[in-house]
Amino acid sequence: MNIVRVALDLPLPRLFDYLAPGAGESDIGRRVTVPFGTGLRTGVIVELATASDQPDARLKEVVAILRDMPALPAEWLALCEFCARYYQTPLGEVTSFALPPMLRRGKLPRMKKPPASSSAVPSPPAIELPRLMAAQAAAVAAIVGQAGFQVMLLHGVTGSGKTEVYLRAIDAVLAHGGQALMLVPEIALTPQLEGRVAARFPAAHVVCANSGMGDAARARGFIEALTGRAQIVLGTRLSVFMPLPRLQLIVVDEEHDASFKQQEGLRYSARDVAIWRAHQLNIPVVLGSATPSLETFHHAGTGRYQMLELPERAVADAMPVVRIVDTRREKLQEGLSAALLVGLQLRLDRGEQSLVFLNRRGYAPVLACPPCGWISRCQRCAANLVLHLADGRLRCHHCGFEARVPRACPDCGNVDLLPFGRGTQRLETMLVERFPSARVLRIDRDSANTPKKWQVLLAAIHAGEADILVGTQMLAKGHDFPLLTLVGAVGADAALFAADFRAPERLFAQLMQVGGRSGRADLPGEVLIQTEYPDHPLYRALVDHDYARFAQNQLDERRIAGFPPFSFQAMLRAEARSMEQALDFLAAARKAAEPLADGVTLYDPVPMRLQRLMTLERGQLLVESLSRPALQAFLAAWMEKLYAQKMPAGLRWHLDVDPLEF
DNA sequence: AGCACGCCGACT
DNA sequence: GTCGGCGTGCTC
Repeated sequence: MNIVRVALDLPLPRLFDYLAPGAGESDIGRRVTVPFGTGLRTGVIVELATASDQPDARLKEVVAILRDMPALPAEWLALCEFCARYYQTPLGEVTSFALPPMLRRGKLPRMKKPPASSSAVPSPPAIELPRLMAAQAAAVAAIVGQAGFQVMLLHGVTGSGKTEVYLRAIDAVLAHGGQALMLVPEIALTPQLEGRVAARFPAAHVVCANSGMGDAARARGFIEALTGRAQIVLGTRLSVFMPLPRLQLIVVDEEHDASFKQQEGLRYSARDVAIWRAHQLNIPVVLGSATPSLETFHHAGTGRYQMLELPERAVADAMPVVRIVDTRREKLQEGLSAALLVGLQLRLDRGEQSLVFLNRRGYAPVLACPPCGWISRCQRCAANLVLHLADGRLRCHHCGFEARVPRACPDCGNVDLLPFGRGTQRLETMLVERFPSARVLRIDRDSANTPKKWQVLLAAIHAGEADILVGTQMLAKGHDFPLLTLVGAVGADAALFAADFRAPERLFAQLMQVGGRSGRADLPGEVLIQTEYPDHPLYRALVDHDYARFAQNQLDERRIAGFPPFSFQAMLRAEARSMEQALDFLAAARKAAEPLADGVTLYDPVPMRLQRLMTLERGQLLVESLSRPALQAFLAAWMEKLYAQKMPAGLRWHLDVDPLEF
């Protein structure tokens, strides 16, 4: 009997068998339309079989095997199978996620005619290549000369020329007729890089992949990758699933960036999947960053990863001078120190740009009525409503709830409501009053909420049409601002003692990144960090531009605390109408786990930090092990048990392997 | 996840 | 007397 085993997009951890009289080996990896329940569905054939464990009478026949595009290669299926296993997600959900929506639905995009030149060997670039510094040349040589699997950490500050190293390595891959995959974080920056790659390889076929693209374009890119026509794939995390039959090199730029980890659905880390894929194909993978994740840095330290250092800025720019402003003794003016105000005035006088960095949007984080104690709270979440004075509204930054700013206290009628704390809008207002002649520009998710608005703001900054920028982390990533010579960081301390053990790592990366925006050869940059903890090792390391010292410091702390990378974690989360229900489920799950937990520690179920989101109460249960295989074996057995249980109505749960957020 | 079947309240 | 609420149960 000819039977195909099909992965269908269902939250069920098993395959479905169908009769397929005409099916052969060449149909493994093909999409197939099958009858399911009352309707039809499209899935992927992952195996052939001659017998099923289902009674024959239950087997239905496939409707159609879709042979209109090449079958997905075995490597691609193996990649999906790995993700299904590792992240404890049904295979059908993984294959479905890994396919562009159009192909998932069983359709095909209209393909464009390939340009005549595409089959030609990439011609030598017409543009003159920048000269490499010695360290860059050494890095390129190491990557190009690498035969077989190796993770390489390309460690270099902003401006040290990491991108040029990637491009040279990709060039070598193209010269050998291979394909290269380059992953970049999820930022508005992608088009810029696309431009640079396209300009560098005018004869090469470059395909982009990010979730913002149209259905047809995404499906086309996928097929071009699959057929081998695409030579370079450039995209965000989801492009790690592109089928690439001649893949020879993977680059993960800004590998520390949290956007490589998906926070819903298939909770995968594109960086980790990229490493697995490189191992599978026995090819090198390059992780680039100025502030590598501590996991990566640790492995580079032990020699498991190869460290490639770019110690200097390739362009002749000096590193910005970082200074700590001790605010303990000082009465701040609307949150700004005298030193920062003087610095701003100086840049104004010189016609240079400044940036005040505050990672909190809105006017004030909360509106309060001091006499009666009322504060603006979200009805649906365990969070405050943020005051947005610009449009007179209170907003929940978690669920999007909005309300008008009340004229008086809803509880006691008092009309003197007070905003507490400070956001970018408030800083902007203050700076406009304080520096009436300055052109102040605020850049955050409110002022740059569309790509168009963001482009307009960027253009204004580049044209020198702004003197003082006020912005959140949006401004920290990517772009160079040639006129910028001063960066002031405000309110950074909050992250210093946060509950999340990764908060310092993120803060360091963020401050390093935002500092990197300032300064050029002829206009040296300065970074002022306002803090009440001027002697904190994190800030001292920033002053010395000493990432390695900071990282070592953090790694020592984590080793003592038994945190990653010295342990491996998974988080079971549950949400329900009541916290009791959520915690009860987690407690039951823990009880079910105990007989399976060999070499694994299960902690107590606790409410999540944001306890309630969108009226759902949320709890979590942390699982930890010193051994990844032990954790994996445990999770597999545990999930089998949980999937078999029927859930109380209204309760939803998921597992997050290698969670980034706590 | 869908989508059925299956038993209890307010409407032509 | 019917339309429809969403509770549980299955999908090869």
